[in-house]
Amino acid sequence: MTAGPYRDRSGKTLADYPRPSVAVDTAVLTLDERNGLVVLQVHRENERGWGLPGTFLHQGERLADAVKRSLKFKANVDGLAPRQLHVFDEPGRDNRGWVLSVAHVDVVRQERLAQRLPESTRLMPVDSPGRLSFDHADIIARALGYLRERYTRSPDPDHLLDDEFTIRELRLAHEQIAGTPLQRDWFRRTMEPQLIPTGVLSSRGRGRPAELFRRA
Amino acid sequence: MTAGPYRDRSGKTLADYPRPSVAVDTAVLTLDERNGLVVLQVHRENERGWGLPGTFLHQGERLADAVKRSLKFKANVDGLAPRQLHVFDEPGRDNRGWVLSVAHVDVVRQERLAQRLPESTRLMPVDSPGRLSFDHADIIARALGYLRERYTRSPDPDHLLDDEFTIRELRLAHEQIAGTPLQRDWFRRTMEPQLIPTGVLSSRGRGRPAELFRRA
DNA sequence: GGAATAGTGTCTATGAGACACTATCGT
DNA sequence: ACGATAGTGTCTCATAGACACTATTCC
Repeated sequence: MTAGPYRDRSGKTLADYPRPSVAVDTAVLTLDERNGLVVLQVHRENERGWGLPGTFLHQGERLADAVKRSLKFKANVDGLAPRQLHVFDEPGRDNRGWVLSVAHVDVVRQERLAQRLPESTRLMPVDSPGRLSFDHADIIARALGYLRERYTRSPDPDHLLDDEFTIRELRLAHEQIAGTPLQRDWFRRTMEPQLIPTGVLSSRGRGRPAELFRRA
Repeated sequence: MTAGPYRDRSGKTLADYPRPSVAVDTAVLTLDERNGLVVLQVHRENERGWGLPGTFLHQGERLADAVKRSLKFKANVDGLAPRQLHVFDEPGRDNRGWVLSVAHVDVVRQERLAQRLPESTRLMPVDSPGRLSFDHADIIARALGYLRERYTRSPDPDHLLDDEFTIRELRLAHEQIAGTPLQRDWFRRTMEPQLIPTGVLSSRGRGRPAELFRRA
């Protein structure tokens, strides 16, 4: 198949070049009843305290697969759609050696995190994620930007809510993500064309019952 | 300083993990009188035809520095501000082995590319960049998206024009980047608040002389 | 004068914010 | 009746597109 190893113009093969370790780190975001938008953290055993879940890339593995593997292993989460955010490459960022980290983001319903280990994982509000390395705070900020952009126009694209919901429930979820209150009437007018009415009324709250909708 | 190599919970050191080669590839965009928005390509010696300039990461090197080094070496360009676009990680994307590539984008005045080697480099229109690997076409598309976003609101942020220019010259440059004609009156009204009038008139064209402006 | 371009006035359509009103529940 | 929420009408303001008009140059 191949006529010996590839050599470049200086006669070096691929193996002659130094190679960094490559890791993935992921900000898994979800909505919490009490704390709003929260980020999954894991206790890193031989290291300092809490951090975002991550792993080293295995031989020939896709980055997205490494993300899925690390989350499956650490929080028993599947059905993920990790998305790249940024490569962190400061030479001194990891005291174990030369490690590049490809930061990712993913968004899941909190139920999907139910199987996680309660002692070695925690969910922290994105506003006050605790003491983390500079990298990880930056990853959370980028993840938040991504999520806010994603939720500006489309009704709950990541299915944080059930299949059916009232417009109020939808707006409260979007407000948690935006971090600011959203206008009630404008929000309805923007989202309603992207929703399918079910004709069924919900009386989960106090006032007039609201119609349940599905995503279009 | 360090108490032996780091070991994780399975007793492995960093060196026990497989490491991919890491490369950077860069879409350098510039404006050409005749061909509009063009992308710098280099002839890759032992490989197939033309591609975007790139290099392998050196030991402990920052990604941005590798980009600068590759462009300095291949096109004698400096004063760059490379920006990460995406990591390409398909296992079979490079027939030399397991190579991750971190795609970057940069935008420079064509004068900055004047010193490049005429036989081993070329400038191709972004619309018809020639035969490139799938990766590189994707990089160009992402670079274009980045540049268009950058040029929607701000007058020539990458200084593709001189310090002083007429609003017509500015608009023609923005049209090359947008790929569509921009409305003359609306463009002026959007950009003029971000410009400083010089009071000097230019009679470079045919019609009524236009005022020269600077960026605010 | 005519072509070409600069610079400006104004009308319209759209999206987003603001406010207010009616409607329908639980208590 | 009252508080609370749902759903809707309408006014305003900013932005963007469209069109048209005057102004000033070169030929």
